Amino acid sequence: MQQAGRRKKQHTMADVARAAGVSKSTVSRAFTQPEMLGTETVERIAAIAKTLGYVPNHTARALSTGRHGNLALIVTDVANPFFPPLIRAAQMEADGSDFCVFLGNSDENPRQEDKLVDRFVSQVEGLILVGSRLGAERIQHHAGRRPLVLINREVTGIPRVLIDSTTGVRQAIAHLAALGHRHIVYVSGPSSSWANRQRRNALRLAARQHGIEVDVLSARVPSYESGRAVVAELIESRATAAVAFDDLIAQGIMTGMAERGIPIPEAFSLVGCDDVLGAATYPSLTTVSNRSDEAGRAGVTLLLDRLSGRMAGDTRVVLDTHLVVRQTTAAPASGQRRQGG
Amino acid sequence: MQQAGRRKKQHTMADVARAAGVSKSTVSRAFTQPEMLGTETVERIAAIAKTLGYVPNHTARALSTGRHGNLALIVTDVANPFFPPLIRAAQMEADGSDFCVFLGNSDENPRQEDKLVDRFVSQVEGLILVGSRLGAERIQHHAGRRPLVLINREVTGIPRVLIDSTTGVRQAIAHLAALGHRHIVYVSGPSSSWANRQRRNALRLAARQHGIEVDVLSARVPSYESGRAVVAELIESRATAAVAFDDLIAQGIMTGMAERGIPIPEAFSLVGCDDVLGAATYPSLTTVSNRSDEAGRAGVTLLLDRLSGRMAGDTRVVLDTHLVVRQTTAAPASGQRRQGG
DNA sequence: CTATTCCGTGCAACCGGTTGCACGTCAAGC
DNA sequence: GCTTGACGTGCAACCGGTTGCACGGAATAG
Repeated sequence: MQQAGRRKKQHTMADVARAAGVSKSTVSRAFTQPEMLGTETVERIAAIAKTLGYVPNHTARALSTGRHGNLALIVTDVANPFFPPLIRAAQMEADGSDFCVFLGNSDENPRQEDKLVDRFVSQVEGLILVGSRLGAERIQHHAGRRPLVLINREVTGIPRVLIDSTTGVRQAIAHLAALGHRHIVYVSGPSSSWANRQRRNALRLAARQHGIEVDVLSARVPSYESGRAVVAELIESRATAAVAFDDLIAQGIMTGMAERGIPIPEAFSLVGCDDVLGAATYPSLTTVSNRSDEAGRAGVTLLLDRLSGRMAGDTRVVLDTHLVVRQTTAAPASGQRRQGG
Repeated sequence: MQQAGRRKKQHTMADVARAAGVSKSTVSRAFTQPEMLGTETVERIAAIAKTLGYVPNHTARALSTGRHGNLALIVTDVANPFFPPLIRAAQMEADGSDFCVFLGNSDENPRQEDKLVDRFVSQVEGLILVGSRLGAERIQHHAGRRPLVLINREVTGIPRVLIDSTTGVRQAIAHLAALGHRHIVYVSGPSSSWANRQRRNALRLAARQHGIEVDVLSARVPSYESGRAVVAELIESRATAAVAFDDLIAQGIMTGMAERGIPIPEAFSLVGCDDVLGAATYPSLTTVSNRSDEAGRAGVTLLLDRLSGRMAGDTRVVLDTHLVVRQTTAAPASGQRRQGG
């Protein structure tokens, strides 16, 4: 019946108990509440467990305590460079509290996301949803089953971590204004994205305050290709600078400009968002930091606090952002701009 | 706080059984072996379970069957762009078989990797180690506890998936040779990396066959910065082209060259490895594909096959690679000056 | 019409820990 | 010397499913 037989012979608590001449309970307590037992008993059991190579069974423990020491992290797209730092930070933070993390990739698909939650929910103590595409009522529902934390998604009553691009975008506009730009373009990302709405609004507001004219162009999806595709329109707009929804789009724009012989930043200034490329473009990209790693860390902390009952109610952590000035912004060419050939 | 209070009230099999007027066993079988029950019984139970919002408890099931439906994926660095596609593919492949994946990030640290394995091992059916930094004996040891699959790591007797850069590197050399290069540099990655050794050796061999002289420079770590840092030496070498251990290094080199006003590919040709940047550099990078997504998929498949007893012994899956020619390679400048048309 | 299968279902014993409660012992308190 | 309490340990009932086996009734065979 059981194949590959010899591998499975893990020792159980009963084995240790027998070998030590005590009961299961004592062995159990030797591991979980040693202060409750006689010192030498604990030591003896520990020694025997070690020789036997006994390791407590996580699953059994989880079943009786309801505490798995696991949490689920569900993201929309692992391959989007925004996420890896977040995932990494979350994983390490969890690890520091002896938690294991389940990773789910919803592929931007709400149904898939729902399915993942269902699959995970019974083996984790809590969930973190990053940029969830789920409707508010589904999120509420899931939150009713397990402690739930959101990152970059706003649902009242659910603890959440928000990366506030507003501050960074405002700085970007101030920066462009100071350089002398009067007409810029916002290259927008997915309309269903909370971050996109936030950035667009912040940008419009700040631009108005600085007396800068704003056009909005839409890159259908946040990718290098769509950034490159939007360049023609960008040039047509006769703006002198652009702020892109994210760095990927910005990178595409850089290529598109380079292909047309339009030098950045001399003839056109460009600001990205998210700072996922580090300085790894040439010229290096001026961008708004995203602090996604901190968001990941904060998400885990929030969840863990929640689990230990240290925190209740409607927590809302906001991480502000700031502009990282690198080399893609400069004063606009005086009066005229080059025509693409 | 009604919501918080009611949270743990997950329905159990007993609830469903009571509501349906049957026994637990019947409910259990309705989910796991429906063909054993009357059709209308199954339907009725399914309907009731649905209204109640019942979801089987994964942990309890795992305890009695010994089958958790989980697997662990341990990588050295989530943030390295090589991994996300692999992780994504693995996750989706696992998902197709109703498996959940634990993600571990060892941060290039063998001790951390060991620790992760220990933490995961009792709650997964099998493990996948990608580019493991563990010694062979540790790997053997872990493989003795649970089915284990390696990706890009060679340990005899352990099933493994290897991305064979040899084919792609050979094509790269042939390509450079055809363009007329006679002296190139290999910019090496981490010396403990299996992939690095493989690439270096393949390159040397192929170069010899084409009568090309090879220097080796070392970028300490595979990153943009270390690529940029190696440029000075690169120029000093007076080689006309370079093959970098990975795309990140190559990207750094591009920047370093650009900063010195050396145009690529006119004055210097460059080939990356891994194809993690897509075409997202300017000029777009000629590189050796890595197929990391396929490796992830293959790893999961291998493990799952293993678990179902469909496969035994010393499996070794090799994925070959190929050169993707883009825009960073051209004929070397003749003498000191560029050659027109 | 009785004997024999077969089928659908229930019973109860697991899986491997945890934990409330009870019990026995030994020492301090009166 | 007897009571009391603290302390160390064992008993047994969970946690929420799975599964071998038994059982009753209907269908089929004789």
